[in-house]
Amino acid sequence: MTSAPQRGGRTARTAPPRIRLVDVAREAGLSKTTVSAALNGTGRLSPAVREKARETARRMGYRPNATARQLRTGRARLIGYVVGEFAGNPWTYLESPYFAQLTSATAASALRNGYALVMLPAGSLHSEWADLPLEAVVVADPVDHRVVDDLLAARIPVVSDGSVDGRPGAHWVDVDAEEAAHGTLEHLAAQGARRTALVMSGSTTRFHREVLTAYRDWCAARGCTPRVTVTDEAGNGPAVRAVESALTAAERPDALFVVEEMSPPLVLDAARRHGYDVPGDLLVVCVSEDDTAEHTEPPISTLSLQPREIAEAGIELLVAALENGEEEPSARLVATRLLVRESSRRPSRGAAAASPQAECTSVPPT
Amino acid sequence: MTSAPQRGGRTARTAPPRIRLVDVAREAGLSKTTVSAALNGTGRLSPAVREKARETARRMGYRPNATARQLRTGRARLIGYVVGEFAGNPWTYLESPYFAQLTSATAASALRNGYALVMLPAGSLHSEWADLPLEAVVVADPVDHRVVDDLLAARIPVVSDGSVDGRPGAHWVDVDAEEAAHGTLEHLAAQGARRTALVMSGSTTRFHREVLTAYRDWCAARGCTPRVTVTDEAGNGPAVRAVESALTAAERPDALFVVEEMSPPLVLDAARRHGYDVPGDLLVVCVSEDDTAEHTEPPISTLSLQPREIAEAGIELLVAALENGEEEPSARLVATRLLVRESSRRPSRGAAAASPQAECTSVPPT
DNA sequence: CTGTTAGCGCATTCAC
DNA sequence: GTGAATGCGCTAACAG
Repeated sequence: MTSAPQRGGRTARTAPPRIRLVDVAREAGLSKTTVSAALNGTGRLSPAVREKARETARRMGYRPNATARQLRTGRARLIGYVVGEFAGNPWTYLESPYFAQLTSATAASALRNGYALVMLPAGSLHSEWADLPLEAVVVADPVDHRVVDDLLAARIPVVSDGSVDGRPGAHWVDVDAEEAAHGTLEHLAAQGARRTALVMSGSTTRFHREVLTAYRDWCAARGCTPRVTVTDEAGNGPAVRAVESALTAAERPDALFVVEEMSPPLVLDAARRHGYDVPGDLLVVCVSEDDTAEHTEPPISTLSLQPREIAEAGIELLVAALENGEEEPSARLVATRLLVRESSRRPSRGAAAASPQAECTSVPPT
Repeated sequence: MTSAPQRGGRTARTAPPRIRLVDVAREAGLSKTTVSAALNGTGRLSPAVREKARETARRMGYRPNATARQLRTGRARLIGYVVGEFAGNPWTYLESPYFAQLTSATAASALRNGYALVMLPAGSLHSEWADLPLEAVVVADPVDHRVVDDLLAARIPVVSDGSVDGRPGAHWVDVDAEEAAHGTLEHLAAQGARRTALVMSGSTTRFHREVLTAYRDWCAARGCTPRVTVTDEAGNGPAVRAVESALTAAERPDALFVVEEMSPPLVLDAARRHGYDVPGDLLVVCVSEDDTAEHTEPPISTLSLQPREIAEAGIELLVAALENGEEEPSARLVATRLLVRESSRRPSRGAAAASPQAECTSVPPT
């Protein structure tokens, strides 16, 4: 005999044991097989029988046991989602619009493909949630790669960002950082900027590193001196101070490229406090997904990292790997999108400059 | 014979079949039972045998099958999380700091209790994700209650907000809206406000309704006329317009209580555009979890709805229901927290007014 | 067209 | 101290 966690569950007393397939079958005077086939729409059954089975199941309040079905079919249709933690606080990153959008889009894409997304804490190793039947895992922006390696060792398909390139079994999706930086700097230059300063997060993300390199190269190519301010910490507070520090440099910048998750209105406030007129004597572009940028006065140009595209591509890769048995790691580069608004448009020397509607321009792919 | 989804899964070709318990047992020259006991630390085994089993398992790269374990133990340790959608776009709410914090805190609390959180789309009925072995579901801010009813009909424990009160099996956690409104209005009055205007989301959340009622009552009790502006739509754009509309009323308000998810800096910007000095001739308090409020000039007072506390309480209730077999729905009221900053402090008529550190005051419980 | 049967992989009682 | 047998609930071969 088995100890069978007293059928149906939790409470020993009140809870009526959960209806099983066999109960329905007995009640309907049919066999398990028939009822199963009727409910799943498989097999060739007479309409009458099928209806009888369905009706009985409905009447008895039958709900199939998901776990048993999973065991039988060998598929759990569960995808894990790991997002970095900050200051020991799991999922703090969710509060940034970028990660919020990445997360919701990942969940939505997964669901569209028939998978559910499970939220997992970064920092912990795979072994800590090893009793979840995950078929694959999305690791957003891995700070250290032990999680990824741990997962790969367990032969669980992983999709992450470009930093996992080269690891067998690791798929990745990333944005084209160099193109993004180049496009933005060109845009600012075209609008008359001659002293574009870069305000950067101190984090070691691949994206940030690549933007920094691209900026330096760009400056070198044009023979201008790089002006870089790096924040010492994450958060709006340090970011504001970094912006202020950039704005009070000996040689005042005439454009600001903010590559840091910070609230766009705060950039504008800082500029005002230091006597800048935007876009009169300071052009501004922020890397941000925050829609407040549209509602400031003037509206702020942003460079979108396209989290929704990234999410979608990531899930696509994973699903392909899962369902077509792809073993080869695949990779995808997503183009960023520069949304040009008033903050980075040279004040019109003439009438209303460009088309009044055109508030948005894409960085063309290479 | 059975079709047993060709053991180990995905690829027919390359993928080596996954190692099972029985494989380890055979390899180690032991029985399944012994290996199982060794790995789970149960039973009384000789250290030598235990170590041998463990070593073999490690060497062979054995990973227990989570689904089989779930079926056997009858527990999946999975909690669903449903968050409202906006404009047909699932999880858009995640972008608000309130929901971002609620979500991350829910996931964290669940994990701390040994459960993983599964992201579910609102709008869809339970039947659409019925193949997930969910033990319970958190329904954040349900717009329509069909999801909740559907879940309850399936006898799945649910925790939600106060609007589900009275439904058998539905637990709830909510914030004390009336106390919050009262406390804030009193605070503003104490700082000299005589014409406090309310800017409100048009959504039909219980919280919003209750704040509105409390505001009206408060006005009635003090014999002043209510000034309410309701936004027609969600989002920062409509919210800014609502604030502007409140600010340009015939009789200009001397305080603003913004009960709407909007970016605090935008409120300040709007006030400035309309010639207000904050806090000189306009005191401002926003209901918000957004930390940008601390970094404006002046910093903005906020009323926090304490999403982290709410999340924690919700998971606690669910876990209690799951593990102690609680059938009776439980409920919990969480106190809000008023963080008083410069935007709602009457400019000091004397030296630096209160203690310079005291930027935060709690609304005392009733 | 329907019912009988055999596992999916694991944990667990019960004899040895 | 160890191993053989049993069943969690379901699906899919197979035989009737």
